[in-house]
Amino acid sequence: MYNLSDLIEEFILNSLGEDEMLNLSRNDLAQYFKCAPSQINYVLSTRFNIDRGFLTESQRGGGGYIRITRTKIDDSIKDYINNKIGDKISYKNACFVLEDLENKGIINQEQAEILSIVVSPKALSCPLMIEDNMRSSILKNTLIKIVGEV
Amino acid sequence: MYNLSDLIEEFILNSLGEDEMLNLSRNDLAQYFKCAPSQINYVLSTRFNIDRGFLTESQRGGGGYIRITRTKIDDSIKDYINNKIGDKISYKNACFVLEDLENKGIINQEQAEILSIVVSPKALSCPLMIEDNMRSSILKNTLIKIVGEV
DNA sequence: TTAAAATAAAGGTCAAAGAAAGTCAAACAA
DNA sequence: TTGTTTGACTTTCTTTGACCTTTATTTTAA
Repeated sequence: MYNLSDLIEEFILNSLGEDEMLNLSRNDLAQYFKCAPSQINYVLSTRFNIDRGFLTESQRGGGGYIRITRTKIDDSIKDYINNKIGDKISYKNACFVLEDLENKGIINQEQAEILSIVVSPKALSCPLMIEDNMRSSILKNTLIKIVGEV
Repeated sequence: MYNLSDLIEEFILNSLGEDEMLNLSRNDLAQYFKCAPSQINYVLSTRFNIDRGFLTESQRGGGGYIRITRTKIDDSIKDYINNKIGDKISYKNACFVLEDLENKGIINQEQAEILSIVVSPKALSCPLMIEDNMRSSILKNTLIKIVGEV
């Protein structure tokens, strides 16, 4: 009927409730569900990933934890960003995209400004071979994260 | 959920307040937290180190003490930034540096936040070989431009 | 009286043990 | 074939304790 991962997902969603953020212990959860700790990671990576609107952070060692944070990112905006920025993007085009996003009110002026500095050839200063790829990766990841921030 | 080191860190930060310097006794602190004295050293070296903007000195023997000082920016901000960020920097240290710069009022919270996302391993997603170099380059160049020093 | 010696009072170091979480691939189930 | 479950192994961070070094204070002997 229901598989374990679905149950764990439901449990986590319930614990989260309307909250923005939830801290939990991987081992405790695993014990509660009598499963391997790595099962929790499986649930996190398949159900609480960025595509599903969640962000997870963690800390190892004594007092370690796993933190799940809700992000709200509009699918259409995400698609828009992904479409505008391919696997590679030149500095010029990157600036256009940033300007566009700013005009549309998706990011603010300060964000646009910093990001345009970040993706400038000088700041990147990496092998030309991969410069456009790096720019794309940095831009996409950062944009999606800051736009999703609540 | 909380570990001892975090509590001790918080306690020290509280004692420090807005001050620039704080003297404390390692043994007393250890007694207060019912922990091994060397735990205090652990907290100092992981939380009150140069990367995080602190300096610790000490004196042994009778009347010994540990002194924690917030580091100051003596000459130029640019030098400070360049010194803190070598040719390479790990993600963690990068975050510490950003936090320090924010604490010192050199950059604002939004700038610190965006930059910490920008230099995350995921956003950079480049060959491990050069990740720390790229991070350093992006950080230094961007920060220096933001700060606007020649 | 005073210089050396002994003792006490700090703090330092380092490695081992402990406490989490992460990874990855193999087995399994639908 | 795709998605789940499990477990062995790894990595990271924290805690503890045994032993070391430095400095200040006290005691002792010339």
